[in-house]
Amino acid sequence: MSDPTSAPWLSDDEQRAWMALTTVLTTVPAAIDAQLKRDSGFNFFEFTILSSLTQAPGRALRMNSLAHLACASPSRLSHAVSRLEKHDWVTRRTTDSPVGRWVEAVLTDAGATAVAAAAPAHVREVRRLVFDVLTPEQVEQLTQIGYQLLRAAAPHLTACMEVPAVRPPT
Amino acid sequence: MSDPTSAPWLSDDEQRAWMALTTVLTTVPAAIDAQLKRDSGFNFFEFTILSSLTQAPGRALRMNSLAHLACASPSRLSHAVSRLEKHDWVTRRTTDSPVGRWVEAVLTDAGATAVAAAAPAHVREVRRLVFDVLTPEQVEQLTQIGYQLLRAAAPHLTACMEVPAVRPPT
DNA sequence: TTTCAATAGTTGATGTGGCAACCTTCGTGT
DNA sequence: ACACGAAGGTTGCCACATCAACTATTGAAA
Repeated sequence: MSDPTSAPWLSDDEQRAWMALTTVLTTVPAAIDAQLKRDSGFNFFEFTILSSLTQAPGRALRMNSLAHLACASPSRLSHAVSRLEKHDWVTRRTTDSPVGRWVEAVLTDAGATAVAAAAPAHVREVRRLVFDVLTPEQVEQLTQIGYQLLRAAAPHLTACMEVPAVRPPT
Repeated sequence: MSDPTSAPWLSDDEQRAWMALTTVLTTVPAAIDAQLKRDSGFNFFEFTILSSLTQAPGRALRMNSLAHLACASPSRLSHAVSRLEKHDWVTRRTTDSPVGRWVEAVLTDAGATAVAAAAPAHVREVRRLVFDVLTPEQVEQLTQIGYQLLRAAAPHLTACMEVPAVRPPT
């Protein structure tokens, strides 16, 4: 099928895999975002921010650390935190210290309540979309494939993989 | 780790897989879009439209068929075709016939030239990001996993999987 | 001290997608 | 003939992401 003399086109197997991947890339985030938005008022990215703050000591994190945890650009994070502030789920706090001055995002009580209320349905949706339809072997395969793709697409973001986004309440 | 008595939280293995999947969902489309936008001026969705028209008889397709091929909502397609029209890569044509009246998107010569010029670098990028880092077994696993996820997230879109988006020139 | 570069963070402009409302054009029933 | 509903398609408004430009602070070089 391919024409190796002109350019390295995709084989039929690769075509199928690429088709499957692109369609997943389109539909899965949309489904996850739709459920969260509908049931809780925030999207997956905002949920990740709130969730990260829940885990943090004092429910506060520097903008920079938060951006790394959420694999986001400073700009995207800033806009998102501004949105969350409008809903009183988060506040910004400027901290001065001997070693410098920085901005922290702080989870409010309302934010903590909202994210705790949102988590169960979110996890159910993740199960419904992903883990209910995959065997344990496929889950392991997906993890490996994900790591490989990530190393190629965003090697500097491998740090994101180390901290889980959702944790059961302790 | 999980607390089976309260809610079905994710296991550690599932946490890792979910983390890998969400990060892939964020980074891979961004990388693909960035390369196409930088080198050719259109994003992946627009490339898919142009590419579908390339394969079509007379380089024309009804808006509705095109939306199905590209797994897109009518609205998204209409917006995108309007953009492509601004660049003279596509034109709209209203066709009357005994059986009805409809709108077709038609690929212009400039559009055909642009998509042909864009394809090799795009395929190289897809290889770099995906197929160069996966074994043939993993490609097969990815296909199966993708089908499973798709059946759960968008069962009505399974039709999208049947026609490849990029084909070598005949 | 002045300057220069680097880091942290914000802002505004612009591009893109989703949703709901809307307009046509059919086909069907009365 | 008329009404009505369904399908195809577009549009306007809003939500969100990106990029580049900008501010402010720190630390080092001159």
